[in-house]
Amino acid sequence: MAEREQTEAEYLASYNPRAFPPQSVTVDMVLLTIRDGALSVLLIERGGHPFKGYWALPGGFVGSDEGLDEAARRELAEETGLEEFPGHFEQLRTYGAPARDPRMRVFSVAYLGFMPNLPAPMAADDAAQARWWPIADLEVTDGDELTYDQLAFDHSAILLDGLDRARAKLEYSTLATSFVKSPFTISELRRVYEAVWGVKLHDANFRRKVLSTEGFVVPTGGRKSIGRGPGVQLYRPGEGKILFPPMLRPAWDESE
Amino acid sequence: MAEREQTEAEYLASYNPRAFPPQSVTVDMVLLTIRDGALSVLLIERGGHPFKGYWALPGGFVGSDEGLDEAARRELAEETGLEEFPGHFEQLRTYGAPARDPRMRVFSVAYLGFMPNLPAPMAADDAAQARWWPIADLEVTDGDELTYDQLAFDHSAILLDGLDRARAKLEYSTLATSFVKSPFTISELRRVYEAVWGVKLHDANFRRKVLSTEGFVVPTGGRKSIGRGPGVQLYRPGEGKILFPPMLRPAWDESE
DNA sequence: ATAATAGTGTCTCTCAGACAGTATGTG
DNA sequence: CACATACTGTCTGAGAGACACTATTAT
Repeated sequence: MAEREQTEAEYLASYNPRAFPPQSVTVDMVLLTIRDGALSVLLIERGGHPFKGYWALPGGFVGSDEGLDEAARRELAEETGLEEFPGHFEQLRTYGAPARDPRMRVFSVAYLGFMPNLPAPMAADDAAQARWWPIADLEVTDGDELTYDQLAFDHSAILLDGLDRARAKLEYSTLATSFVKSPFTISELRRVYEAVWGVKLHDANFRRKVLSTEGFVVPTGGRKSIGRGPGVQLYRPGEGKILFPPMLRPAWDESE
Repeated sequence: MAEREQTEAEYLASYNPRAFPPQSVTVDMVLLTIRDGALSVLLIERGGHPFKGYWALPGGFVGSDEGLDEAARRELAEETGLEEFPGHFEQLRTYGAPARDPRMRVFSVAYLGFMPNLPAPMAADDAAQARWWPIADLEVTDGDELTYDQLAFDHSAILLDGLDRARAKLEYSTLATSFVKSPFTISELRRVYEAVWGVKLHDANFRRKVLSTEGFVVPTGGRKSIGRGPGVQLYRPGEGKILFPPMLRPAWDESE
């Protein structure tokens, strides 16, 4: 007897998605800001299993009718307590080693976010506490401080990838402005670069570079009085997104 | 009666992964090469539902005990028919719009690969045919040619993201060498840039840039005779991975 | 010889690094 | 006043764009 070829509708009706082993997808955030001149990452202390008591990147499962960016935006709103996320975020990369989560096969789509240092609620949604950790403190290996390898899951690797991406992004984009509240001074913007890159930049040359790059910053006309020195010219972010020629990072440590 | 706190082992034993709606993860490849001077992408014609008869990026489901890079490497081996993939590949980004696959919730982790133009078997593993499509042919919107919007799923968006990434990568990395068979001439390397960027480069300045960048190319000492012109010096890829200062792309079309 | 491509040399302009120096406020 | 920070100006050297020119070989 002749078999009629199956239509797409028939194929879909007979398709059984439960035939595959269960897998799940989460969104995890590397959320960076600058507090007291130090580049810092938001971590939460896990209140439940697995990795109970460990510090981890904030994140959660992707809802069944939710896109990835949408899930990231929801996580950001929950973590910062703000409806609209006041900064920049972008997808970082996806992690899917078979045993990275002991519960089941879980793929994590990591996102990278930059935001200014807001005195915001920063309410953790569940019982776990949330706090900003200076990156420099995570790099010490002695003492009883938190270090990279004490993070839950593979979050230390995700954090390191996020830091690499953030450092590279400042070179060829204007995203440094998303680390500061607007309006800001040129020196505040310079301190963003210094905090993220961990270097000292030459004040005069930095100023010339920023002001000569069209679309990077726009003067607001306002001035701000600060101790020790004259009033300071204020700026807001410009329309430009890419920085060309790029800002050059001194002491080239791209060795790894 | 006092409830004892649950241990992680107990938690995992009681964890039911089937409590969540089924989701799945695939790996899709944007595999690029240069054929007859034209940047080209490998596409397969789908032999089964869904999107039967449409052209699509090669890819497949991630095995339950398989990492993401591992799955990409397996796909590359299947598509090229070569055990070891002769080029470069890296993760591009992940796509997870809720309705991007009509069967179920499928997340696609896209990879980007560069390889030289090999007269390799290129055996499609299943019944579908596989072939290289010149990118320029996909950009025409009139006629009955294949165009971007005739690709299956959201593969046109993935392809466009891959092209963007490839074009950017050539600026600040030495990865152009993974598009050519070694040994190669400086002019062959220049034609890689010209094909990927779609521009003409100035021969003398390109040569100076490549040869003055330490670690980009290494002379093999060999020469190659070619019609119309003198013998040509041959090179192989150097150890350097990043290109600093970057190769500058003329006619800045990064507007989008 | 002619055409075509490989390869060298040089001028100019842009821009980053370095540094001197001025202005203006606070202790 | 001393000092710290904001801001301006200038010199220099590296490197990219443009172009002229030579070398070599197939037709």
